[in-house]
Amino acid sequence: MAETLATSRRNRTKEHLQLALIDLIKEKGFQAVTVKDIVEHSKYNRSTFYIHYHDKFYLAEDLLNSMLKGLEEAVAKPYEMRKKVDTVKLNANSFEIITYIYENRNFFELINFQDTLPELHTKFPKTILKIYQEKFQFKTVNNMPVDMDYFTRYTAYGFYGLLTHWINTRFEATQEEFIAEVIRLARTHMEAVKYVGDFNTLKQ
Amino acid sequence: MAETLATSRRNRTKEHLQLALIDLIKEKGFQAVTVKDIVEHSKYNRSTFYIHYHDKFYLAEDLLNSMLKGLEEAVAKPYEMRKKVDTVKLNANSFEIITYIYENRNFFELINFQDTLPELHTKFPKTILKIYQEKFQFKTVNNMPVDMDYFTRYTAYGFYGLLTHWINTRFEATQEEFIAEVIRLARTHMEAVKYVGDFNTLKQ
DNA sequence: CGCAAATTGTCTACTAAATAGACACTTCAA
DNA sequence: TTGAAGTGTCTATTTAGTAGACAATTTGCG
Repeated sequence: MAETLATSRRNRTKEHLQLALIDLIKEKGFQAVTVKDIVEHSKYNRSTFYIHYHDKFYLAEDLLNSMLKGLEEAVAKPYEMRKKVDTVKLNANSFEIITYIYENRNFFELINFQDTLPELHTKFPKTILKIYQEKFQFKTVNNMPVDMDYFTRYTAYGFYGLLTHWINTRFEATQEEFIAEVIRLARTHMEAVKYVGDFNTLKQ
Repeated sequence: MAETLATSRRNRTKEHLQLALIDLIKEKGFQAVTVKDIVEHSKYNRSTFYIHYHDKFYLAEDLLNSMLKGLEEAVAKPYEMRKKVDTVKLNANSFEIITYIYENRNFFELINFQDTLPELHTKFPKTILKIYQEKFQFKTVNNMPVDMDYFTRYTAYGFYGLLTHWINTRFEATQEEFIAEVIRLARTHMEAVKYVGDFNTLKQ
């Protein structure tokens, strides 16, 4: 599983091409970026580009996939999101996603742009959802008044909304502030769900 | 004068090593950065480092020199700073320095740090002064009440003060706002000098 | 303090990544 | 409509980057 010498050298070059693409999208939009631009910006030979990628779309795909893969991997182990508010296992450590996005903000800022990486605007939220579904385990309880699948989707896209806002405001809030805000919203949400559940139980 | 293929390829590698150094200084301070850190961060072999630089100090020197050289070159042709306020040739186009610094803010942010690039804190202001002395021609007039050499130094370091503040506030003001502010201050300064000159002339 | 671990600087031999350049083809303004 | 710019593919060449070993230093832990 150890990265061979060969691939590490190749990967380095690929990364530089990817970085060039990011810069150029911000500068002139994905549409207008040419392979020539990319190699001039990254100071490689045009031939070198074609050794690694068939065209700019393959480069774009590789870039997007590796960033979203990184995002998933940043959240290694599953967390428990218990229903009971006072024992909720939500804390700053639960948000490696946020740290990852912040550390790679040069990339994630691309969502600010219209003419940007193909599929970024669809695959990014889908990945957030996937993470929520696979890594966050919301504990169901007997009087849970909502469908768990819907609950997860709702929560994930809510979080996505907060994320895009954070990115769009150029990370005005610090990581800590943002995490605190997210936790506060999630807690409130769960609390509300719990109350509704209890209320329904009472009615019966 | 055309850059040979060989040197362009070498320069690319050198640039990547320099970028790694910048990141690492921000992360742990220049002092603590090792050659090993640099090559791990930039994903080169340690041997490769020594092909290009003798040690981290030579790398640091090369980085600093090339950035300051770039700064000087960004201000190609000399501008005239006429004395008469109403015809002063100061405008947004006169400030390629500012554009250059903004475009290379990743580097210039290093002045925020204590344990940073050796000589940065002395050579940067000296370069600003050099630019003022060589590229900006302040027209003397008969009743000029101040020594031109002192005037230039004063003006240059005044500008340096504004620059460091702009950098330290993480480029809070936009380029345009900052340039406008600098022009406003320079105009006021010159106006004051002119009034003092006129006043002295009257007294005689 | 005193030793082990980590880092440094220098070298050598190897190889594969990057290069130049040529080709036919497509795109797109002027 | 034409020519300038970009594309994708290929081949032969070079050289930048690599691994690994070495002795010398430096670091920092117990």
